[in-house]
Amino acid sequence: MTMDAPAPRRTRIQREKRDLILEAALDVFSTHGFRGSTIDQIAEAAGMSKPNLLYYFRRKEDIHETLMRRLLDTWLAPLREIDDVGDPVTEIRSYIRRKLEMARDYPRESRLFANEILQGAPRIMPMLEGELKSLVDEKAEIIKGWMRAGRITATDPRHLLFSIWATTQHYADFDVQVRAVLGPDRGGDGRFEDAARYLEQLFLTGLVPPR
Amino acid sequence: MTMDAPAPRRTRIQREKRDLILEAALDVFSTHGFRGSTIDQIAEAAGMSKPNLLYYFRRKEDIHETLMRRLLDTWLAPLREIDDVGDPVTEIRSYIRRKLEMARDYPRESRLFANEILQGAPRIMPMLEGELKSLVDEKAEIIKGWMRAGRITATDPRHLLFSIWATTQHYADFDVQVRAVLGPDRGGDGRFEDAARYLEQLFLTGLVPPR
DNA sequence: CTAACGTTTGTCCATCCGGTCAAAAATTTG
DNA sequence: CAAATTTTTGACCGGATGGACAAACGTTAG
Repeated sequence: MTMDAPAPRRTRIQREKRDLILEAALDVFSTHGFRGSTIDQIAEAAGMSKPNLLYYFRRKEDIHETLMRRLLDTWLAPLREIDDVGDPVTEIRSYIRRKLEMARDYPRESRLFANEILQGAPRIMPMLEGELKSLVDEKAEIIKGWMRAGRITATDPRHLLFSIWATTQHYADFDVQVRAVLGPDRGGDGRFEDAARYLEQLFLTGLVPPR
Repeated sequence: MTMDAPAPRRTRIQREKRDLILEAALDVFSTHGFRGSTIDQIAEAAGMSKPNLLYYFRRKEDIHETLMRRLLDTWLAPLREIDDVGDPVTEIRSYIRRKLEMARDYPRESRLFANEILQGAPRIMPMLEGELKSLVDEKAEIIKGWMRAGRITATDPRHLLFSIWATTQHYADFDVQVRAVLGPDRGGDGRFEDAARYLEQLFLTGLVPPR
């Protein structure tokens, strides 16, 4: 078991400022990518000077790394909740809904993650092959069980998960394209309600009406 | 109607070298994004010096713009082929196939596009709101027709297109994640065959077995 | 109050990067 | 062949960027 670094004791100001910086960095990194973002940009977004920021995080990469570590935890939470006990259809339906809500409520996190993966995941590859893979393996086994029991159609559970990730995160990652295609927003989050309705139909019954 | 610039006449060497540069730039831009890529990197990948490269493209942005313009054409080709005359289910099924083949055969193009959209589409917004939107509007109308005629289940045709884009491009854009989750490749493009089978099932019949 | 510690800032540096330029080398044209 | 034109290169420039540092300023505990 790899040891975590001992939790550093931090002053009140340190906790506050570090959070402030991470919040600002999430904004900047998620829209410009790691290399496209400058420390100055992040510092300005956080309302402080560059040397001041560097007092809290010694290197640009440290900010990114901290952000990534926090991200992966919250990002995988919905998947962790998938459970063997409930009704399979209900479980899948609510997983889709939770993922779609995350795309709606945390689009920056989604884009930050997408940016990292797109560029070959240079900084989080180990987490993908470790944490993510074993979680997926575990949940795929559950889904496989449902399929064997004939409670849902038999297919590849991993590709099923991919398609849920892809369709839901699409609304965060490709937001500008979605907006461009759909045209001016009707108020509220109508876009997301439409998406929720559509995706439920797609995943449950597909496009060919039963005859 | 906006006028296109008159087609510049180019020497043989110019055509060859420009192609060479664009090919190299596709590699570099698609893995590092625009800001993350340097002219030096592209020049080296193209096997020439930086000033030499700048003789063919005066600015870094010119390379990117040329790449983008070419990209969008090939990228939308499968959508253009969707046709009113055939069987709806066949049309949709082969659209998914074609898109998946593009993700397999042109992953760099997919990632280049994804990078651009992720960052807010600063350079191709007009094309999204113009060319893309009107093409989608046109095809959505066709699909809507199929739905009205009861030939496929009634849903939102635009979200249907989104979900096809998302699921297919996922295999190019999130390739490293897909690989990490699926584990070591069994030879050939088994991954893509599995994906094709899965997606066909998803889009046609969904996950709940008819009872 | 004051010493110790934590925070902030201005200044500075080395490197990288997009791009220029003039001159050399290669190629094409007459 | 030689002149004209195109291609290639080395050297250079200015600005941006990641980061170092010491000095100044605040805060807190004894």
